[in-house]
Amino acid sequence: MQANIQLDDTDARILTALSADSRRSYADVAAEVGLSTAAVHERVKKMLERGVIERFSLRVDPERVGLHFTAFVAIRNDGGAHCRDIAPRLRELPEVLELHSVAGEYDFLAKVRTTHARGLEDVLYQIKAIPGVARTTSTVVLNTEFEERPLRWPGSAPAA
Amino acid sequence: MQANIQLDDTDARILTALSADSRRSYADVAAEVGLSTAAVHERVKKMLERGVIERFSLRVDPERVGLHFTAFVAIRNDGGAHCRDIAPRLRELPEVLELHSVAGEYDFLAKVRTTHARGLEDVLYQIKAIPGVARTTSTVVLNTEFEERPLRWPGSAPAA
DNA sequence: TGTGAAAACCTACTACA
DNA sequence: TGTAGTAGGTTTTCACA
Repeated sequence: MQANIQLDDTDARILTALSADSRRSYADVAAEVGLSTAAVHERVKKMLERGVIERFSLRVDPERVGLHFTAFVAIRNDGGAHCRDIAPRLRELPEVLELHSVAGEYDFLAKVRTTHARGLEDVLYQIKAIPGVARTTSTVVLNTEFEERPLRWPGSAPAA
Repeated sequence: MQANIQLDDTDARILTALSADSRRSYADVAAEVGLSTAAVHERVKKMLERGVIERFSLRVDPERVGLHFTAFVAIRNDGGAHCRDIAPRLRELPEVLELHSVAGEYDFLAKVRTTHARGLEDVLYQIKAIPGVARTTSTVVLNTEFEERPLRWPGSAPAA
């Protein structure tokens, strides 16, 4: 809930550089942003402490590990006492990669990935078995055009 | 379109380790998976070559950089000649973080992030100005429960 | 916040099973 | 694919501006 109060242009450039390749050496990044290695190190450390950088990660191609099927599942709850418990239960399902509570006709929107269409059926059975889940509607993804883009925010530089 | 034919359990454990912290040293990962540093290096190199690992990246907390508003925008095209050109145009908008072509009532589903609700209005104007876009429906995210989980696939180990 | 310098550590390669 | 060895690069921590 904190804004980018203490993120200057240099921080933004470091984030841009490391978003594209987080294993780049700080020496290399330092040369690009015009700072010493130690200074880049210090800034990264502070961004980790402040939670701006959540973690260093890597992007795996879902197709190459056999996850050929993607769907968005909208979930409606029944308005009963179990509503608060639905999200934790959905977190237990590894196929649910992403979960948002949303406004509108449905209460949650989940991104689900499985090896094939048949796998979604299994996941839907599990979701429907969660107490408080009233109904679901699935939207099948035909093709993912792009995903997990490096973030851009007011004040951040476009990726080179 | 290639499956996980050549991904064994050791590869999976290396991916799990580096998903949680991609700047961990290969020496450290090697100790964890019970291999030499050089062997881990070789395996990572091959996974990069095969495209299993797309890139080393980092996860920035959207809230901490001022992106307080998220919505999913469903987009319908008009069935005309411009339909093929819509995705590239959407890619030009930095607020569109993710784009999927989908089956059903709408043709695309986009994840959009802006600093505040007002920002979505601007993005919607830009989307509606794209030739071939017939209409949009937005679903406002109230809270992101979780996102960008490390992938799990049949044969991969659960994160420790 | 920044810098340069230095010790500890890691990477990335080669030779070889 | 794997291991060990190693030269050269990188990280991380200083004292200090």
